[in-house]
Amino acid sequence: MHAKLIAYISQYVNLPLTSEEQALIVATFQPKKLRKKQYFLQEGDVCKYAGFIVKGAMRQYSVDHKGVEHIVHLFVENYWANDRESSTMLTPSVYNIDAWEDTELLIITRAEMLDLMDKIPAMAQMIRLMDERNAIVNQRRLSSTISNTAEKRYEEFAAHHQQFVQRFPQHLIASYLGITKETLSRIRKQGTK
Amino acid sequence: MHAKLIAYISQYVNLPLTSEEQALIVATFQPKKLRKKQYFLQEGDVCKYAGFIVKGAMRQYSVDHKGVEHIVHLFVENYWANDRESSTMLTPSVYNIDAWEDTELLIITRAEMLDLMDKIPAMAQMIRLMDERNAIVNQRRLSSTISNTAEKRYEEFAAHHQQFVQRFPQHLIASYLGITKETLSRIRKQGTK
DNA sequence: AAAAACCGTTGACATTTGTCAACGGTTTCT
DNA sequence: AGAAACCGTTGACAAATGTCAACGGTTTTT
Repeated sequence: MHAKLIAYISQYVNLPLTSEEQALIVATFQPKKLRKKQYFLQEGDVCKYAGFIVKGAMRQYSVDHKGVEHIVHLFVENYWANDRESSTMLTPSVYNIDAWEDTELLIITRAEMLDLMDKIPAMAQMIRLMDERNAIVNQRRLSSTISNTAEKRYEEFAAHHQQFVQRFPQHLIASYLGITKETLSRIRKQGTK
Repeated sequence: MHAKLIAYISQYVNLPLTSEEQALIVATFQPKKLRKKQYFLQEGDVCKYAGFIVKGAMRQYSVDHKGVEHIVHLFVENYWANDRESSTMLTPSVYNIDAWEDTELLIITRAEMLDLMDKIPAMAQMIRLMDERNAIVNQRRLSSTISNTAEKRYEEFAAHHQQFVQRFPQHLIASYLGITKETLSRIRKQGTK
């Protein structure tokens, strides 16, 4: 089960992992299974774990005062589920994270992660690279959200996130894009003409 | 001129800077002055420098196919102007960064920064903390953009970024929020009633 | 001092997007 | 097998936001 994580790290970094390092990683990350709809993080709780998704699909969302869900992230295999603000500031999260499909995770606390980064150079490097890539992706998404129409945003999203379109229902994609499911349905209808 | 940068770093980090480290920082960061409207980065160029703003105000924006500018970031004193995607991937930037007021910067290349992070632990720590804080801020902004109406977004923005509201004209604030200047004007009018 | 550029506002109108209700076809649960 | 929940679509209408043109008051440039 940890093989996918090892592969993920190795592919991210040019430094190879020694077998001691691999053993330490295996010992630190705890396997966890979530059934569909089960919470990984619930609004109001502090996010204690980051989870590497070995198999499955998850979503992160807030719920507004009307009870409407707003999807802020979608995750599939090889993604990390985590509320950074909550886990680094130790504040109650405003988000929920739950399993959209039955999901297998490898979880780790922040303290454990800091420890691993200390002991395993490749891990520290991976985190740095991940953060960097993440910052770039967020910048692009933000830029697209304020600059483009809903239609253009969907086109871009579909082009770059084919697997999400196939894997999550449309109303989640719509919410992720900041529009309603009805609007997305109409956009798609137009687009095919 | 470098005093503000030293103070900025010290305030960010608990490790104090030795005088050798301070000297190295002073020797590495180059002062640069920009007149109002002058470019710091132009679309199509690779972003070679990150700039710490000692005095002044800047903006980062893209220009769409109709020639409309979309503000993605506003900067004032103690902010860093930089296109991360371009400077880390060495790709041509899709953004422009220019001075909104006459501005004094301390600039540094990516290579120099990596070198400083290597030699000065406090610098490495500061960058890590900055990245972390940055990721959180971006997450919040994204979340607000997809979840809230324009009115709510403006209220939140005004509450948390008073100095921007005072310093930049409304049409830039509007663009930053992803709306037109006319819409912002009407929102503000309503809000005061 | 004159001209030009910039800025915020307003009105009239067009476009986009949201809301609400209903439907039929799934899939899931019992 | 039957009931319930889920999902995407559609229509009618409402609300939010954009577009375009114009204005007067600034500030900046010449």
